[in-house]
Amino acid sequence: MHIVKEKWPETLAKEKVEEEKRLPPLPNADQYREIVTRFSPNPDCVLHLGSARAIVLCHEYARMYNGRFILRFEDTDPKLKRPVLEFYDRIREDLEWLGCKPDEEYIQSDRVPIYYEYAEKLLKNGNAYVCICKPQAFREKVLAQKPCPCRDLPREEHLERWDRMLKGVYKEGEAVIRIKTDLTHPNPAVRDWPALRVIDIEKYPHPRVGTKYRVWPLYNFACGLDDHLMGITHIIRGKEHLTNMFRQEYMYRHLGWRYPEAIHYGRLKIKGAHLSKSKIVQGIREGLYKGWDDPRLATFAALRRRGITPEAIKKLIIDVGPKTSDVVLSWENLYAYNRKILDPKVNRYFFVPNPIQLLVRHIPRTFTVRLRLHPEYPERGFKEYVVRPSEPDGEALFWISKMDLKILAVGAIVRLMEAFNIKIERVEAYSVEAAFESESYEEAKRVEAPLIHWVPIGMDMPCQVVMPDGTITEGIAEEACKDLKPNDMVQFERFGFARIDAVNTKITAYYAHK
RNA sequence: GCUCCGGUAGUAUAGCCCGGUCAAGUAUUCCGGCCUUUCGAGCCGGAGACGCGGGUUCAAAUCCCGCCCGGAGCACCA
Repeated sequence: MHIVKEKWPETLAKEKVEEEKRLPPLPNADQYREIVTRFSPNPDCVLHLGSARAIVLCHEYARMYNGRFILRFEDTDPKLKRPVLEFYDRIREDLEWLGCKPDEEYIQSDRVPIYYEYAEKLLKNGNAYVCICKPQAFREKVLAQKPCPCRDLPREEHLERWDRMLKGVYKEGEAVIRIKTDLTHPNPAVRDWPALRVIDIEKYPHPRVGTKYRVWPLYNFACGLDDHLMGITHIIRGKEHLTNMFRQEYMYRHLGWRYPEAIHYGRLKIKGAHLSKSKIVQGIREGLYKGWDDPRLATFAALRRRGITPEAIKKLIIDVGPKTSDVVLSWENLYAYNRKILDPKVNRYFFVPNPIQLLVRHIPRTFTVRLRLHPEYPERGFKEYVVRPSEPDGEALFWISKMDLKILAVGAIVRLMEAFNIKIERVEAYSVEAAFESESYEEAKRVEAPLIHWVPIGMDMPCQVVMPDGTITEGIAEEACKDLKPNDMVQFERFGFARIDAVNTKITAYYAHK
């Protein structure tokens, strides 16, 4: 070894184990005393894979720099994107499950007075104004790069109007506070953007604070203020927010603040999954999906039920990184990570989907078959099944899967895993007959006999597996499965990984992947 | 339409800022082999990509221009 080290050090270097993929460094991280990131969902739906990018990136960066990760509920629209009480908790649970527990939490509907305070300040400084133009009229003006009639009114007038907003003199749609920007900005969408508006609070009470406030801040106002007020150093969000950054920068200038570093990553989609909140909500309402954890959904709840581990999701997101281009993930990527995590950890069982009966004759003796829970970890123990052939023909009955019918031609030799080899004599749609052929594995190997799994009839229990497309695969599991508990993960050999959902006289499992 | 982004194998990603060591690395996928009583894991081998066209240069995935394609924003939503 010494000699190798001296003479060919480079050959040793090459053997270095592949290192974990890491996130690229955060821009200007050294300019901040502490890195602070935030995840800011609207609690109007459960979280899904599409949110994973924001969550994992924010959390991971905070950890990487020993910083803080903040959860901020952005629930300032009681009308169009109405928050729903149950989702606050569901989001907290999802975050915890993902291993991205926030260090701090804020709810914007608790912070309305703060927003009012800054609204007034901006009004007083002449950096904002109360606009009572009809939306259409305002749009025409701003498109022509002209100020609307309200913009240049004296500050006192705006303060009075603000008071009228608060008192409910102005009804919904009649007044809005705008932040002054550059009316000649090339993008009309950033010109004098709206910051707060009046909501008909009798009609649309807020689920948390009811009718307490009739003036609610809009996204750019609340978010812009909070990012500074909470000391966020790095904003990591989807690129749909890019123009919002330009809008908010005007407000930061008015307030004399420095805008945080911002990373706008691209959209994340996964092939074949609906990642739109509205589609998910609609599907639930119409009864198309059975719940938030319907296996057809890519919600965290559904992934959890299927046995996709949070670690796999994290790895996937870190692997994708924070780049600005959109990505269309394939499930295989996620499955591959999950499989690597699960394979060594979970025990293995025989599950026979779509069972058919197998009769084996001429079994010469009683076999005691021991099936290890995991072939690489014998210390975990084993299950034992006694195959006792009946007199006088040495017959025994097994369940085998219809899926193996394709390799069961008359005359073929197959091996019942861990037991013995048989020769197929008759094949029908729902039953197969065979004769004992030989015992040793070496013999099976010599004739290249396929290995199939089996369950002895009588030492079985019914089992149904809910597949990712929502269909159910009925089958029979080996008796040892009765000791499984909900949430256990298993590998059903030659079938796939699954999460045990319920165990009674029958097992229900959710399929994860192959 | 306007204002912005982006385009490396089936998928995802590294490299692009600061041209050469990139006849392009990694993971996954697929195919073969070994091993193993799974169609799993592991090990070995193989397949597979710089959107297109020009230009600059001794040299371009990397710089410049044009085109094509994809995406986002253009709400009194977040």
